[in-house]
Amino acid sequence: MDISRKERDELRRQREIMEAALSIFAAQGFHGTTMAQISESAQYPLGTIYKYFSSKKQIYHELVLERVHQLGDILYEISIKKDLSPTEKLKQFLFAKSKFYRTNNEFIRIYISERSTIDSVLMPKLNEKVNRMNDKMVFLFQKTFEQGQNGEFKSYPPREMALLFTDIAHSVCWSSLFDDEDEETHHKRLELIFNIFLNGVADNKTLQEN
Amino acid sequence: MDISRKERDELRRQREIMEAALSIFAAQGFHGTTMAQISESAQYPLGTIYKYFSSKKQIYHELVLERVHQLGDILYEISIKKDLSPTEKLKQFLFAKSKFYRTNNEFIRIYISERSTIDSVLMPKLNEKVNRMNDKMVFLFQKTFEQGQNGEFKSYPPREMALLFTDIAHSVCWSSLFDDEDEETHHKRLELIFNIFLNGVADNKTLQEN
Amino acid sequence: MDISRKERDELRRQREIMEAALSIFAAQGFHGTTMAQISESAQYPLGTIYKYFSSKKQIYHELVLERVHQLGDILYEISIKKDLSPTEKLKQFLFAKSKFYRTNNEFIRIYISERSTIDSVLMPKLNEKVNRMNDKMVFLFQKTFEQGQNGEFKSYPPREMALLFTDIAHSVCWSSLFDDEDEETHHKRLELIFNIFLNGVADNKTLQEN
Amino acid sequence: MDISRKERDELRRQREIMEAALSIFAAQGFHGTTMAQISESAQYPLGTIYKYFSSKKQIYHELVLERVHQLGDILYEISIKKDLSPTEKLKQFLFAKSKFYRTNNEFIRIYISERSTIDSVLMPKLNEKVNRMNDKMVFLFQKTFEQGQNGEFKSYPPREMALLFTDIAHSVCWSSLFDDEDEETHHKRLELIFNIFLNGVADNKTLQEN
DNA sequence: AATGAATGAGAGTTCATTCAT
DNA sequence: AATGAATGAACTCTCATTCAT
Repeated sequence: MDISRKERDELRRQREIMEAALSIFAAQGFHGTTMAQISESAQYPLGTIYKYFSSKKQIYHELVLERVHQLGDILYEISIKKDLSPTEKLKQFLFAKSKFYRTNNEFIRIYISERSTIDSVLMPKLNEKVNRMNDKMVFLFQKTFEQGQNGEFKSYPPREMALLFTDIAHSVCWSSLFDDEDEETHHKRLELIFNIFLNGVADNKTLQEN
Repeated sequence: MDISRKERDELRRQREIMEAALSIFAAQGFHGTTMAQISESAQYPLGTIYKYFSSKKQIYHELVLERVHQLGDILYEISIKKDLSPTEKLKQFLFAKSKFYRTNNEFIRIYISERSTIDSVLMPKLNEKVNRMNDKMVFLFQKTFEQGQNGEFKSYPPREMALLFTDIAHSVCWSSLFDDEDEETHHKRLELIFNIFLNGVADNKTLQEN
Repeated sequence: MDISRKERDELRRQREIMEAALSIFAAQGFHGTTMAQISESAQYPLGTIYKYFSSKKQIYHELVLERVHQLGDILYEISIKKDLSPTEKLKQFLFAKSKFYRTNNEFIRIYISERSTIDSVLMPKLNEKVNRMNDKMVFLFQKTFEQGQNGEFKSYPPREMALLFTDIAHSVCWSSLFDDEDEETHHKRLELIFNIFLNGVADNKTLQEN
Repeated sequence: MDISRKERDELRRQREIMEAALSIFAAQGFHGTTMAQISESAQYPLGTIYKYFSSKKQIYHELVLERVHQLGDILYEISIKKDLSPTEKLKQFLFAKSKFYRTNNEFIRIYISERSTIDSVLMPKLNEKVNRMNDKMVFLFQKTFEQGQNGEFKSYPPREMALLFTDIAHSVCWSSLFDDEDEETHHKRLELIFNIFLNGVADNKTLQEN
């Protein structure tokens, strides 16, 4: 299939360019990165890069969307596993997110760091898409909390729990990018955080009303 | 004292320049902001600005440090209140941080958004200082958890609880900048989050082993 | 004859490419037009276009020459009509030129507008050819004035009258491209201009010496 | 007066830049001219040029408007001379325009050559301004024809005569830029053209009805 | 023979910082 | 001391033409 090969080639090149761009974005930030650097690092001439991407912004745009969708897919796969209790699902969400962050270390760094400025000022459309994707992920969590509403979880509003879970998961995964913890230590840390999230910091013996 | 007046004047000018810069940074990002715009908005000649700040980066630098110290002071004041239980302190930490975020909305937005790139790539020194300040704040929390270790809080490692608390507080306060919640709704939300943090999401009746 | 068909095909393709180019040149100017646009509009692959024309400039070159020759032929046909008086010939020249301008509206616009720069700077050879063709047309007019020298026309130098007639004809035809006159109004205008050219603006009763 | 000197300096620089640009525009056309060339030729750094003109287009814009206004002023001065008959005014219009074209040879070349494309596609606003100025000049001529309506000129519509006069004047002046006529020959030619315009080419003895 | 992806020099423009006044 | 005009390196992006397939 000739067409198929051509398309495969195109995709491969796009990938290569995006990977090259990612490294430089991560090291120097969006504004600190020049198209010439991307061109050199990707080993593709400048003009060629503009065949695949209409602008520097667009490379960034694609980069972000691709990964965000990847993460979304991973979380979705967990959410539809039949044999997991809601609590177990939550735990898997957390570990999966952490793994994704650690695997895509470079991406996460640039993504988080440039997010608000770039997204809202330079790339409002990307911002919107990412927000939509985020909402979807929060929704997966929310559904999970709803599933566990009778018995497993307290009756806090599921949406609030989902938002908090999102934030906690993000924070923990994010900060792990800057520690040099080995895998095992990191896992223990995740377990701990998850337990705190489940049980709270308050001592059970005291009735916490606050 | 003539010198003192001169110094006061200098400080006032620095302040005015920083405030003007802040607004523009917040609206257009660090890279989207030109020194000429700052000069015009601050109503100070370009050359004068360079009398007070050695570069665009330095304005940003000072801006960040000042506010981070402000927040640090606020939290410190709470930490040394004699008549508060550890749990009450934590709650006040959370509410104070939220108030600070909402009051310094513009600053927080640019600070968060530009943080990793600018800090680590362009301004490693600033990054270090901020990290040190953050560590101090985490340490205040950690001390508070230690104070409540006998009776009030579970025996999770205080540092881990402090880090998690930091992240949760940040996340909740950050996301509130983008909602249009009125003050009351926001307060209720903070209370809820705080309760979840204390008590966990797991249903008490179930023995959570996980 | 196979070769003949091949040649006919080639000519047809050249024509199609030139027509497509013309439209875009007219709308966007020579420099504003890209070969890719011509390729797309002509529905011929880029490489194919370079089979028929060696450069963008050459397309323009051919385009101009072709039309200029067309106009030359038209005027020549009039000049050899046996049964027309010189004055009638002049009038037919004027009307024919006007019709040609209106029919080839797009061409005339780009031709005139880009003429001096492109011709003299970018395409000196084309410029020369066009000038030669123009000279031929002026010469047709000149001959006509010479034919009417005894009796019909004043004894002004025929060449001067021819040049003036050329300019007037051009100006009138050119400006009509930008009016929205209907055909009838336009014809009346041409008649009027022609009459002024014949009789002058000076009142006959006054002896005009000036 | 300090301000006045500053302003004079600014104007002088603008002038110098415009003159430098003019020469290069005339030699290489608008698109063939680079800002770097203008910068070098004007002996002003690139950044400085952008202090005075916001873009390459704007330099061109100013260049055209300035000269067009100059010509307008010259013609206006003639139109208000009290002691001239309409016919004499017309003649002075023609000679003044010719002198202006010859003095501003370079300008006229680029102006005419780039006019339609640049004006209508790239700089619609300039186009409009120039058209307005042209209309004003035509109007001066029209008024002059109206003044001579009783006795001096035939009763052709003054506006038509004005338009034709405009075109003839333009054509004659324009073509003189490419001849190497000396001043005297050129003057004679202008006289001749003017006479033809006044008296027509038709032989008086014949009653020209056409 | 026919194609259209690949190329890279070069365009216009910006802006942090300096320094002569 | 205070200023803001002057600077020019560096940026992103374009497109006529080529040539491997």
